[in-house]
Amino acid sequence: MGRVKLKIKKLENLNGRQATYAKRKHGIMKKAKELSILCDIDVVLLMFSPMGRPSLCSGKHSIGEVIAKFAQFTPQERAKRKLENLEALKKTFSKLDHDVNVSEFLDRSKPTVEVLSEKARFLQTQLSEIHTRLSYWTEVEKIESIDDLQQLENSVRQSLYQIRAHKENMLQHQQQQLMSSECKIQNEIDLDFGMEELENFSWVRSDENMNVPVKEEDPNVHQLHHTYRDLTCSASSSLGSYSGLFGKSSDMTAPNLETGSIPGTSADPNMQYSNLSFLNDPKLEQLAEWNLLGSPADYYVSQILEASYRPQFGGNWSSSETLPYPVAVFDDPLFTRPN
Amino acid sequence: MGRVKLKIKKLENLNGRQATYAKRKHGIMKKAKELSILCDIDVVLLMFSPMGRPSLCSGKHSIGEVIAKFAQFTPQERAKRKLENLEALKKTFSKLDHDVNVSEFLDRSKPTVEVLSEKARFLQTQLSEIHTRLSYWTEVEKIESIDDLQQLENSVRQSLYQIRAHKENMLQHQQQQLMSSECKIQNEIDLDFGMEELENFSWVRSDENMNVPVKEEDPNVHQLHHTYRDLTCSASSSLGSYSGLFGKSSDMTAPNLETGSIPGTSADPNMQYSNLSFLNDPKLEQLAEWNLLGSPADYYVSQILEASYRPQFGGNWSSSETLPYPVAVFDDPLFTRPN
DNA sequence: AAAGCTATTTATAAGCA
DNA sequence: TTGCTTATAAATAGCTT
Repeated sequence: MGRVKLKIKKLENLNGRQATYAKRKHGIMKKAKELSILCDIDVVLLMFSPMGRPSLCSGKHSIGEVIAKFAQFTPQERAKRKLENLEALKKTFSKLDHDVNVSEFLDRSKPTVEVLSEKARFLQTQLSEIHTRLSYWTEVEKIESIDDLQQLENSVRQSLYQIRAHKENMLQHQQQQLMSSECKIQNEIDLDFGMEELENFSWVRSDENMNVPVKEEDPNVHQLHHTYRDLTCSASSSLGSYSGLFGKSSDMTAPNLETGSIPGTSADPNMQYSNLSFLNDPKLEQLAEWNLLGSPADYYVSQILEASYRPQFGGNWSSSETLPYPVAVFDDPLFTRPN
Repeated sequence: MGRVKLKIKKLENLNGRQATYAKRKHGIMKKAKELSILCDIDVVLLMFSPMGRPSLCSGKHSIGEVIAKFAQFTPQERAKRKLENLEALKKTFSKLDHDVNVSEFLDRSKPTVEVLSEKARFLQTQLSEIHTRLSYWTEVEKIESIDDLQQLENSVRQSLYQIRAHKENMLQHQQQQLMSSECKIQNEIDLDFGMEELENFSWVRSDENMNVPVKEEDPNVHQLHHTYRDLTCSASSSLGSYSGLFGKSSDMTAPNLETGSIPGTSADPNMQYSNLSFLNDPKLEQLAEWNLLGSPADYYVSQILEASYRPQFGGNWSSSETLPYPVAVFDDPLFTRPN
């Protein structure tokens, strides 16, 4: 639906993806809600924007409940059978009484729980630490010790120098290359690559870790550039959302870094830390309340996934329609943009 | 879309619901897939037919991964608390004996290999990604794009400005407070200070949501401040590395949330920038190892979801279109009809 | 229930404000 | 940017088979 028929394949332009996402997200969420209401069923629609901002739409029951319900469908039969088989195996082995330490062998399949628990705990700790530390980059204003601020300042200044130095270095290097290239061109007439346009190229690192020169005008540049940025800075232009993630969350120990960007790398530096108004967002209080009221199912899912979602009564939707039940929507506009 | 405009409210006729469900399910699943592909994002769409038959559509990553990712947006703190309450919950459930299969529920409540594996894998992924991204901070020289360098520089410069601004601000504020306190001591006898003086106080929101002016010297300040911060920022992390990492700053009024140190804020100035070396922590290497040992996650769905989705290269969908990744679809025909 | 068939309503890709 | 508008593609309600 649209002026032209769209091919269903990845939109190579990030802006295009975002624009399309915005529109289609609206559409599909609406559909999900409608379906949920019309058919009186559970629906969960969870998606992440190209920038990593999550949106959730669930009707009738919370996502936790729904997921749990879905989980019930997946018979643990197999797990149970496995366990049963394990017991049988144990017996068999016991009877045969191999020289192998059977119990150990058998146990080895299970002890993983402990090991994994430990591992998971460790990983989680790591993540938490990193997140927490990084949060200082996005929320400088939270630092209340002047000493620490001073240190941070020094540190950042140092970094700045380093970056500058590296940049200068590279520029210089580039220049040299340029000159040598020109020399070559002069001397090797055959190679009319037009290297003199070198300065019009941006150097983009490919996945193969090779430097690939691309002309700025090349339509692929942006794609590559984005790819690169996704790999490294991870869409730094979304820092707003990044800092938003950190900030907003009252309940966010582990903000989604994955979609974040390098702290401090904001497209709009001025807005970087200014979107803290979320703290006064009434929605948060509501959320806090709800959180306290978590249902057993939520609870269960949370326990497993360390998850929690942010239920919310569906905005203009519910206001414009009479809903038989609240439609939970997680779609925080605060994540959208810094301004 | 249809002969008539349909009111979005529960269809009272079961057949109608089922018919509508069938049609709309198709539509929304298609949309979900399209969105996932077009925007190259994670999407999970889970729904239950009026008869209770589940359908799942997820793109790019498995539902487990996506849910886990979403879960990352939430504090583990709450999860922990919930875990503590789990025991009580168990009892409650046991007593009430809901129609829910309690034993299964309880079974699931204790971590299993599957769950933990999923979780661990996810966490590892998170850490790896973070590590990768952050490595560019610790290894500026690895950045080979001048553009990116420039942006980074700008960003860092901005951060520097902000840090300075914040510092100045704090210093100024501190000064003011100091002076005002002295003033106040002088005039302390009349308590009817004008409102204009209030700005000399720290406004701290109490639990009652009232603004309470408190002197900086007031021993209650810190407590109240903490309360405030807890209310708004919701201290989440319970990591104890804070004091250790910050070492010298003993009078930090930061609550748990601020646990951890500011990257780059090292006690040793020489280590400042490289202080980001927390990323080079040997522990991380361990993680890297684990990563290598991790089993392919793509077709694994944690026990959370009991893994009965069916990853498939979306039927005619994928045959007619070139998909960048498989679109997992769970749409079990076995559930179609009970009879 | 599962397929097709339109007449309609919706969703949305581009364009434009 | 951030939206509106509009022409067009899609989805689908009510039927029929």
